[in-house]
Amino acid sequence: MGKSFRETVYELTKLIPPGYVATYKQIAVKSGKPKAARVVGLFMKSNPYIPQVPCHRVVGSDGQLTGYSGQGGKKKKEQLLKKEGVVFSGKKINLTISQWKPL
DNA sequence: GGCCTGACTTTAG
DNA sequence: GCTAAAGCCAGGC
Repeated sequence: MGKSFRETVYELTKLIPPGYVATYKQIAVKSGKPKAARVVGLFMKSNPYIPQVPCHRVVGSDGQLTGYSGQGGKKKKEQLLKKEGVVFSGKKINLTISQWKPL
């Protein structure tokens, strides 16, 4: 395969539509490495494709914002997602409604 | 090639 | 609900 794991992760992340989110685990599984959720996080922080890759639409397995290296940090990330239409249940995202389901 | 780090997840206490 | 520990894997030095 020509594509590295890294490229695959970014490709998947780019597919997340506004108003929806995906978990690190989800991206990891979809990219072929179910155990590489951590690496996915590392790629997000080292995201060289901003703003093409919406790394803010990737959250923890429970819909919780685990981190954000962008401007404003997690706080801003939350507001940004809300603005896009993502439904929050307190401090976490309501995955039942807003989790992205790739076809 | 080896060691350390980390935007994760899960299980156990 | 929280902290601790282990499993996993790519990137950087």
